[in-house]
Amino acid sequence: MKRIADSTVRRLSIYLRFLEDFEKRGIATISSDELAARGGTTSAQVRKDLSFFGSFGKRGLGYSVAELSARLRQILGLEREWQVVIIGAGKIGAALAQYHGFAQRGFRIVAVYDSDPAKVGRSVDGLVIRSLDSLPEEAKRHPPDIAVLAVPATAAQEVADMVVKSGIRAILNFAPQQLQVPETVAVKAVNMAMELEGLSFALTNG
Amino acid sequence: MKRIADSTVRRLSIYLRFLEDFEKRGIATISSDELAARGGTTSAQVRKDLSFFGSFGKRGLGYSVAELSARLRQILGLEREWQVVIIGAGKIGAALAQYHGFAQRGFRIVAVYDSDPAKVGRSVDGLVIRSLDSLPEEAKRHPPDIAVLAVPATAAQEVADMVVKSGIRAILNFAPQQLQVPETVAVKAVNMAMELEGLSFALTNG
DNA sequence: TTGGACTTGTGAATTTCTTCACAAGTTATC
DNA sequence: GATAACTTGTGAAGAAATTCACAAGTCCAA
Ligand SMILES: NC(=O)c1ccc[n+]([C@@H]2O[C@H](COP(=O)([O-])OP(=O)(O)OC[C@H]3O[C@@H](n4cnc5c(N)ncnc54)[C@H](O)[C@@H]3O)[C@@H](O)[C@H]2O)c1
Ligand SMILES: NC(=O)c1ccc[n+]([C@@H]2O[C@H](COP(=O)([O-])OP(=O)(O)OC[C@H]3O[C@@H](n4cnc5c(N)ncnc54)[C@H](O)[C@@H]3O)[C@@H](O)[C@H]2O)c1
Repeated sequence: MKRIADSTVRRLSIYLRFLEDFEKRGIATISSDELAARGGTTSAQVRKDLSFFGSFGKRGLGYSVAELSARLRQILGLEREWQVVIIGAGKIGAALAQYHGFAQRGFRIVAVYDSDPAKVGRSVDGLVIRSLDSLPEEAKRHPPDIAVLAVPATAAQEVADMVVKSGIRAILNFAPQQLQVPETVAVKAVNMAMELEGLSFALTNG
Repeated sequence: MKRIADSTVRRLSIYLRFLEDFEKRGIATISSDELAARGGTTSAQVRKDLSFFGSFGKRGLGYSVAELSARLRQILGLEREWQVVIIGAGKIGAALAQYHGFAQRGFRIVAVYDSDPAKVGRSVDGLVIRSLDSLPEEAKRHPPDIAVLAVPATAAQEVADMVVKSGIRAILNFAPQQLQVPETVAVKAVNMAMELEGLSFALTNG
């Protein structure tokens, strides 16, 4: 399959969110124009994005909301449940563990790890915090799909190395630290400081 | 000035992070090649990014770490302090309010707002939670530069409207909701669900 | 002062992403 | 069944971002 751009995948996510909203409101069909208006893009972009994966619409009519959202879920790999572990049970890690929005979308948080002995054994949202040392062993028995890194920047690379060694192939990194991983491992970063700096730039040069 | 791409600004942020690291370690100069290696890009990209703003390097030598980081801070608008308000004192809002990494980079959290009467009056990290109703009035006296939205998705648009009416011209949005704002207002979104979906896509089609 | 080893800055080439524009298909109405 | 009003899917055009490639500048050692 032709390589799909990151920007395309992000937009698919956005489209899916609207489609689910429409689904709830009982709307049966939607045009690329309507989808574009809400997603801040153009109808041509919507159609092009979808065209990479097939043709799902009806000319003259638009797209069936139910069908298109099912196809998008399929494309994005959201038909299955993903096993997620959170590493670092600090402020942000705990907030993530308590957030139920992820489970709703099929990302099930199965474990929380920390290296601090004072935290190990305590619970967050019904999950007992485990020692990070036990990750490699536990990952053998129940391989997680995604690791969320919520540790200090200074520890992020070594934790990432351990995660990779444990066989996990996707990382969501909250630490403001560029990670070096084999290219078989997918990494996404959530870098709030960088976003704020983007706003600072916009305010300064706007 | 020629319009600068978002992707360029993001990379400048990344470069700055490395430069500060080098500065701490007492390294005086750095080449575009070294900067690129750590940022996961190419030396040509680094030089092109910088060339939009001037020429800061010395041929044969590289860049002065101190000088380049000062220039980047200037370009990104990080020489001044930005006044930030957090709206929504829930799990994520509280984690952000307690995070001191932002202040270090010049983003000072000056107030936390919430609409829940049960939360108003309580404190997070030394800041008293205020009623959102008081925002427009208080913004008149001490205009904040940036509003961080950490409210439920259903409330995000109306809160954004209020923020815009209060004269705030930059928003960092944590709610999984596309915001409609005038184009004079800069918006960045931190959408963790979308990042997870990106990983799901990568794992499925990788 | 010459030569060799580096490194920047930048037009030009290339690649990637977005927008245009229109043939082709659908539905509704008379 | 003819016509009008829509809307998709997609090559082709256009715009934007990235990479190439090299002249020009710097440093150092002999
Ligand atoms: N809190 C925020 O709002 C926020 C915002 C932006 C970025 N971040 C980033 O997220 C990360 C976590 O931030 P936080 O505020 O939650 O910090 P925190 O100090 O509250 O939590 C960090 C946790 O990681 C654990 N830890 C440390 N080293 C570890 C290791 N080697 N292995 C496993 N666990 C380890 C600590 O015991 C602690 O529980 C940091 O990199 C921070 O820069 C946080
Ligand atoms: N917690 C997470 O890890 C996480 C992760 C991803 C996204 N998010 C998003 O961040 C947002 C906040 O999540 P949370 O987990 O902190 O939720 P939360 O329920 O813990 O907090 C939401 C807060 O917003 C306040 N609020 C509600 N309506 C308001 C309004 N109109 N004006 C002002 N304040 C209002 C509530 O009183 C509450 O204090 C949500 O949109 C959520 O989807 C959270």
